[in-house]
Formats: sequence, C-alpha cells, structure tokens
Amino acid sequence: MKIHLGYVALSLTLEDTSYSRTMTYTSYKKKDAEESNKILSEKIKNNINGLLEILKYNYDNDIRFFRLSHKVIPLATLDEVSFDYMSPFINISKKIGAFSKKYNIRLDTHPDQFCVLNSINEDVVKASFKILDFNNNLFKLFSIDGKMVIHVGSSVPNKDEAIKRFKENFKNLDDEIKEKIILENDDKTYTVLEVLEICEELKIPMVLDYLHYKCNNNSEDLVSLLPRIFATWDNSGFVPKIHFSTSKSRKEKRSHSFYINYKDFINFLKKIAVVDRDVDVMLECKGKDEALFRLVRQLKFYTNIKFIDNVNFILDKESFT
DNA sequence: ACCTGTCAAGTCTGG
DNA sequence: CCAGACTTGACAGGT
Repeated sequence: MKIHLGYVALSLTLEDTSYSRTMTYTSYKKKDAEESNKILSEKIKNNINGLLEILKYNYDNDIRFFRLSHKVIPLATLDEVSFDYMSPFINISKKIGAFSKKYNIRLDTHPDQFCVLNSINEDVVKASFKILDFNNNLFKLFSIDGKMVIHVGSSVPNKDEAIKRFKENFKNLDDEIKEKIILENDDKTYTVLEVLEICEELKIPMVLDYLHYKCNNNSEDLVSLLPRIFATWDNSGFVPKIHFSTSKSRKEKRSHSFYINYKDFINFLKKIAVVDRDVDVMLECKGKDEALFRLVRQLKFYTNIKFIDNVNFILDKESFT
C-alpha cells in the first residue's frame, strides 16, 4: 500500500511566503469601502501568488498533499463586507489548478470551528451554509477537485437530536457542496463509530483522526472499523485521508505537539497496514513541513520502509522486520 | 525591533 | 446566567 504524507496550511521553511495575510474587519471599517477593498484586493493577489510558491516548494520536495488555509481570501464570509472575491482573481488563480493537476497534488480545506451545520441557532446554520459555499467557491476559483473536512458539531440538547439536525441540514445543501463534504471524528464529542454511521447513511467519506480517536472513544476497536471507514471512500475518486498528530504532553492531551512522535506513528502504521489500501496521511502539528521531514528521517532510520521519493512510501510485510 | 492583546464568528463547562 | 477555556496565526498598537 502506498502512503502519501501531507501537512497543514503553511510552511515553516518558507516563512516569508505567507499566503494568509489577512485584513481584520476592524481595520476594514477604519477606511472607506473603496480604499479598504483596494487593500484587500492587493492582499488577496499576494496570497494567491504566495500559495503558488508554496505548492511549487511542496512539489520540489515531493509533498503532494496539502491543506489550504481559507485565510487566502479574508472576510469572504462576513455579511458586513461585500466584494467579488472570484472574477478579479480568476487569471492568477487558474495557475493553482493547472499546477496541482499537472503534478497530481491533492488539496483540501478545513472550515473552522464557526461552521456548525447542526447548531440550534438558525443564524449560525445560515452562516455555516455561507462558509461551506465559500469553501466550494475556493475550489472553483482555483479549479481544483478537492474536499472540505467538517465536524458533526453541536450536541445540544443530546447527540441523537443533534445528529438528526445534522442530517436534515445536510440534505438541504446544494448537491455540489454535498459532494465535497467529508466528515471527521472529533476529540470531545463525536466518536469514530458515531461519525462512521452518519457517513454510511449519508454516503459521505469519513476522515479518521487518530489523535481524536485516542482522546474520545467508547472503547471502540479501531482496527475492526478501518475497513468500513475506508469503504466510505469507494466511488469518491480519492484514496482515504487520515489525520495524524501527537499530543503536546500527557496533561495537554488534545493539543498538538511541534513534532510527530515517530513511535506513535509506527504503531499507527502497523494498525492501518492490516487493511491493504493506499492512504493519504495529513500530519497536524506545529512543526508543519519541518516535522514532516523529521518524521521521514526517523522512518528511514528506524524501519525498512521503502520510500518512493523524498516523502512518500510503500508499506508492506517487510516494513517493520 | 520586539512584545502583548485582539481578532467576526461557536460550544461547552464551571462558578 | 455569564465568564472563561478551547485554539491559532497574524495583525495592531504600544514600548
């Protein structure tokens, strides 16, 4: 089975090539709309060019899997700010899609905590629709074929009712958006099995988050659930995606550490190796690409894993002998 | 040049 | 019922 490694949002190596230079609403308000829009537009252009730089850097290092930060376009989902974030940027944005298509780079997004599709507050649900619409527009703008990861969300007043709300609201989304949503188990509320059952019913691919599984489970046996989790990706056109991270410390279990603990990672690989199937693994840690490269060095030193290139590898029977 | 509080937004817990 | 935690990178404003 082939494993591709990816990382999240920004490169520590290219520290000056940020593509998430933002503009706060507070500063937007301080000037008149015309001037603010001009500043905003400049930032967006710089961000899109910066994003292309990072994708090139990733490709140069054999990294073919990356999470886009939605901060590439600031203020896009705020009702108080209205501007066309698509057509002025189409020309430079097309390069993103052309590049990732040419080199087979997988790009995903992850709407943040404010996207709560099953909130009891109708305004929050409305805002969540807008956030999902924006993420869909990002894919369109860059002409890339990607997915957006979200969580089930709220558990008010109890999980049963909250899951019911999730399903109802999901059904009201545009088909185009439904096809792009993938669902992840979280670290406090919804466990692997609970998310899996929703995914199976609604035919949504499931993202397994390994650290969240360790923080939040009902003693579910992960290995026995893996075939079902991976099966949710059948017919999606993508290989299953997994999030992997390491706790910062025993006390701060849910916080991400700077580096990946390679022993944890090897244990995890042994678990997923049981299901012989290609997987893309996204590393979530503060060390970003630096942590990815360090993990690769450790895998090369401590295992017999066969690397296809600088970063990606084949997992088989001989990997750990 | 560097440091600290703030940022548009939600949910949950605990006092 | 409300304040604070959660969590995150970058801005904004002060020294």
